[in-house]
Amino acid sequence: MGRKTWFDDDGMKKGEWTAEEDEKLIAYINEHGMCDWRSIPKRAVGLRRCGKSCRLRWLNYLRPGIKRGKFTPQEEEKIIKLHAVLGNRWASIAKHMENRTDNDIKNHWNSCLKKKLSRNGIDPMTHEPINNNLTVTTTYVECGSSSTTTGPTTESHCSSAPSGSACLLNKLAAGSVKSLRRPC
DNA sequence: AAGGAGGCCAACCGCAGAGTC
DNA sequence: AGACTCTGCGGTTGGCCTCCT
Repeated sequence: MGRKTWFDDDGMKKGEWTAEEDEKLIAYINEHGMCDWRSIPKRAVGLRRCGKSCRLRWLNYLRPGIKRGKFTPQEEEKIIKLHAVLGNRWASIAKHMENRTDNDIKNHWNSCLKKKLSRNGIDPMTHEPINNNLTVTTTYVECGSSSTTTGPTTESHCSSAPSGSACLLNKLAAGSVKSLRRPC
């Protein structure tokens, strides 16, 4: 898979990453840490990639502990619940998902979950029934398992979130928890 | 078996926010 | 205070894969 390889005006390589480039990036980050992405093309010998591209590759693919592959029904349900609270804030949602990247979650939402909710008569953006009833009956059917939550539309979806996350979700929804830029 | 359609996923682009000068 | 730089995020695209006809 991946895109064709090409070079931009600054001579930076674009497109699919090779195993060799991956190794160079991993070696560089192991040695210097994740500081100053912009300087990577200058300091990492033989890696002609812009800092942005390096960061994306590291965070979405090379970072240790990343979970790849199919989403479990539990994960899908959690994403739906988090999305109901946080909206399209994929980075925030990813922080509550174990070892899943925002890109992964976003891709799965756009390609799969959104359609499933629509098929079940749920507006994927508002998480309310498309027929606009006062009572929400949401049935998540995925990979042989299902769960149903029923309640008035005015009630926060946090109430049905797994124990422990509801409080944080409420804080996030209220904006009291802010993502902070990590110092180098 | 072949071709088309849709699914899936890696990667790019543009913008917004935070930090620095 | 304002301009500039850098990073992070969300939206979108491109291309391979898989399934269906």
